[in-house]
Amino acid sequence: MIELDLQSRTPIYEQIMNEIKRNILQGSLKPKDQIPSIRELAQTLGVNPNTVKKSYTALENQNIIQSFSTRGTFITAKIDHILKQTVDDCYSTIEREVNQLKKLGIPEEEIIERISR
Amino acid sequence: MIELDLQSRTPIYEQIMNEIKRNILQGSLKPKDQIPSIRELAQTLGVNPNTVKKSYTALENQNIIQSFSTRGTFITAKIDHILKQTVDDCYSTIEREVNQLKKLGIPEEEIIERISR
Amino acid sequence: MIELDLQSRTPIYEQIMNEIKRNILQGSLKPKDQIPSIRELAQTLGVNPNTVKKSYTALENQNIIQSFSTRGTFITAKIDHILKQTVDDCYSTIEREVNQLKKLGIPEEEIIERISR
Amino acid sequence: MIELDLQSRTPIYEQIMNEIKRNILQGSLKPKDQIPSIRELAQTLGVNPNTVKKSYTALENQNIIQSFSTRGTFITAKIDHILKQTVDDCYSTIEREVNQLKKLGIPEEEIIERISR
DNA sequence: GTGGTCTAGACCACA
DNA sequence: GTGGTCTAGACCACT
Repeated sequence: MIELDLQSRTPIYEQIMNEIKRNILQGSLKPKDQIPSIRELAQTLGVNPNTVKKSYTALENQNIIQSFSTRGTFITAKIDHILKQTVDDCYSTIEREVNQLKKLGIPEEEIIERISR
Repeated sequence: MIELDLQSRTPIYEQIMNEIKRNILQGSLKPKDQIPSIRELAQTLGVNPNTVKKSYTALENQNIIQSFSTRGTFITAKIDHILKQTVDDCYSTIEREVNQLKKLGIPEEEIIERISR
Repeated sequence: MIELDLQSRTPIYEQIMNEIKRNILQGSLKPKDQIPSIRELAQTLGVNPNTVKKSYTALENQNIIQSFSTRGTFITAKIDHILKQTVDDCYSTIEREVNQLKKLGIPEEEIIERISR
Repeated sequence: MIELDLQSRTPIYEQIMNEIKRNILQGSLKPKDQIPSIRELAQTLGVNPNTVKKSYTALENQNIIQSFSTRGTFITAKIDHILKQTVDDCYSTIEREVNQLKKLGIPEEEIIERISR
């Protein structure tokens, strides 16, 4: 469910965070669901446990997951909590790129039309 | 002609590359034009000559400029060459984001409609 | 595995590139193999890490190796890829020289015959 | 009659020397022929007069041309003088490349055959 | 003056 | 520890 791009400039721990958010948003992870332990996920991904730990800690700070020392780690956030933020991020990225295309002289209709495909 | 944001996460040498490409796209630099010498640009921008050199080397690898020892550095790329590169980059970023929005369950029409605004 | 000639006119970083290619061609380095870290190789060869870095960057641009931050650098190219490159280089050098010999009025048969020896 | 490759790693003054030798070898320059003045050739080639001067001085040291301050510069060398040296150079380059091809496992017949084309 | 190469040494984020 | 970036400063050949 989690795919990493080890070449990307985005740090792995951030990619893990994004992937978990994505899973929540797509409904494959729901509130109260348990997510893999740090060690387990680290092994699955072929990644250092410290990296996974960093992701989990950051997600916990964002109130998206919650760890209970003995029982494991669980999703807390509802989709809505994350959805708006993520969607807005997407739109603002798109807006930035569209603006650049406009600056390059490409007419708005052409942009819209190509995106539609 | 070249503006840097030393705070940005984008490496300085990449910003220089982008700024030179931008100048070409805007027509202020044309094929066969000479661009500032490494040392001169370094001094203008207040950065180390090695940093400028790195930009020039990378641009040369992209067939955008060409350096001649003891003679200087010149633009080779036509606007079209870079325009295509840049436009394609924009579209592929947009495509990526649009796909993510779709995955999040947002209907295509809604995406298109919001971009249109 | 890597030998340098510090007297040669060929820049050190290019010699390093050639030596790594040679190792791949000879089979002592294979795809997915990890090559020494920048610092390690620099120390082994008694050169500056920046010099090794330059080699690695150039090899990466040629799709021969691939660097992963914090993980190391790995071979990507198959022998065929480099073999073709190298062989083509050889033939084009030979072609150039043969053409010059022809221009000098030496008959083709004589050239071929002398090469055959 | 003189063609330069401003991108080549071979210094321009050396290229000029080689081109003049080539002209002699091909018969387009003969002993006692006058060659262009430094300034004239420099202008023709779009090159700094000092560069041409460097070539002429070196050629004079090799007894290939001779300058008379007021009258101009003339060819002195007979073809034979240069021919052997040049041809030998060509052959030794070819030999080096052929040897490398052999090392890469390419059978001698294949090399010969491809060169013949 | 130009670009090309190299060294020494530093800082960074990431793992 | 890794690679990535950057600075400072040096030397070189060539023009």
